[in-house]
Amino acid sequence: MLFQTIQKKKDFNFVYKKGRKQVGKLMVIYAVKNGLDNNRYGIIASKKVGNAVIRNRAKRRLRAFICRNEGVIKNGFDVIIIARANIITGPFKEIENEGLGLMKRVGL
RNA sequence: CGAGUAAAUUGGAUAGUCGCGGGUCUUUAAGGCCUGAGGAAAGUCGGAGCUCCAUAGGGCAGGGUGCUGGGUAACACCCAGUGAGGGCAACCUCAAGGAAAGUGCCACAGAAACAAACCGCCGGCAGCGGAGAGCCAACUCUGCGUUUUUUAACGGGACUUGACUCUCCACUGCCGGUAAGGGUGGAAAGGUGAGGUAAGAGCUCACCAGCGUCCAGGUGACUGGUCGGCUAGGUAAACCCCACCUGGUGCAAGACCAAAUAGAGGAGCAUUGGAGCGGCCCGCUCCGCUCCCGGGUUAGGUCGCUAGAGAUGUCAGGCAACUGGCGUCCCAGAUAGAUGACUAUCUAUAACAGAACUCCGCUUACAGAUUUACUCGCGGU
RNA sequence: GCGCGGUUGGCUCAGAGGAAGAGCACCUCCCUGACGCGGAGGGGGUCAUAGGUUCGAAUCCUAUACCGCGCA
Repeated sequence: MLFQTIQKKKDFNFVYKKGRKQVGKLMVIYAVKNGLDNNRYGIIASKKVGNAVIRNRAKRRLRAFICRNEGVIKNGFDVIIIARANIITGPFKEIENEGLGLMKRVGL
């Protein structure tokens, strides 16, 4: 993995409580400062998104989005990205545009 | 050519750049090479391997299966057949043992739902009524005969009334026969026809259906024939009977390593006890057990974890499912869970869908494309 | 991953082979100056879906869909 991931339920709950939230058409982003040098990411695709194939594909597209844009994003944050149902349809550039826009508004 | 039936295959491809899981190599944090989801990976419906509980034991209960023969590690699966139903046919579908072992249920309707008489039909007895006939008595009439007593007597005839007897008809009541017909119902006591009868009836006969005996064929389900007695309602996906099978637990099973901690507290029970043991009993093994109070863990690691009832080619056996021999090959192993992004070309830029211990089946989902065999119809030669 | 359970009116639930019920909610009328309470009456159901067994299925059997629970 090129980026670190959030795994503990405690950390997720901390981000949900303390983080800033932005809602888009394709995804929802939470972010909060974690006191570390690098970023940690959590990617979530719930059962509402679709079956296992669609959930896997959503997670892959979001991972690809993070890898391609890691240089642009500020360091020192815990970020959670939640996929929404229509992230599967549509070209990848839409994800990049909306993702970067939401990141800016969250404070990265 | 059209319509259809059965089966099989495929499930986007190629190239480039940047990335991801696993293995391996080189050298020291990077690079090279190889490899990386499915026919259903799904549902978790059936079975098995493997794990621990006893080396998984006995009996009862419970559960499962249910035409026959075979295949298989096993199955509720598969193959071949039998029977029943559907289709012109190719072919398809079927939980398809037993209702003459016992019990239950069959609402409403109907007389009656395991056994019948409501209407009807027939016979007998009794009563009442009507019609006809016979006979007797009485009354009336007489145009007939005889006598002479002649407005009569006797005889004959006719009519009316009454009693009795017989026959027939109708009604009522009682007793009995009847299962043909009516009506009810999903289902009503084998069906159709003929004879027969008081009326009817397997009462008798023929054919059909069903039951049983015997014979023949088949391993068998069963089929064909023969003879017999003429009859047995349905429901077992109701209890049940019969035959066969069946211990529980599930990789969060289980094993090892590391780390941490505190039980030296209180109460109760105890060998005729408690635990393993899960419905019960037996049997086996172990010796403390239960509750309260207090403490620890909740992001530990490794193995199990992929070479297997494996794939593929060929030969042999078998109708087939399948089995055996020989050769070749190694084909995911993650642990929040690996396949994505971009570009180009082909056609209309694809369906259902993502391994989590493994395997065999079943079931369910599935755009499009291709192939094989067969059936029916039309046309041509 | 493995093992279980459920689906009946708008809601919560009974009914376990003879065809659909209760409470709350809803509607109408009475009561009240009005609202509430109270009283009387009423409407509303492909019993999750599809097949099968049966004369007859919400009920029995099979499959499917959806919802939920437990196990380190």
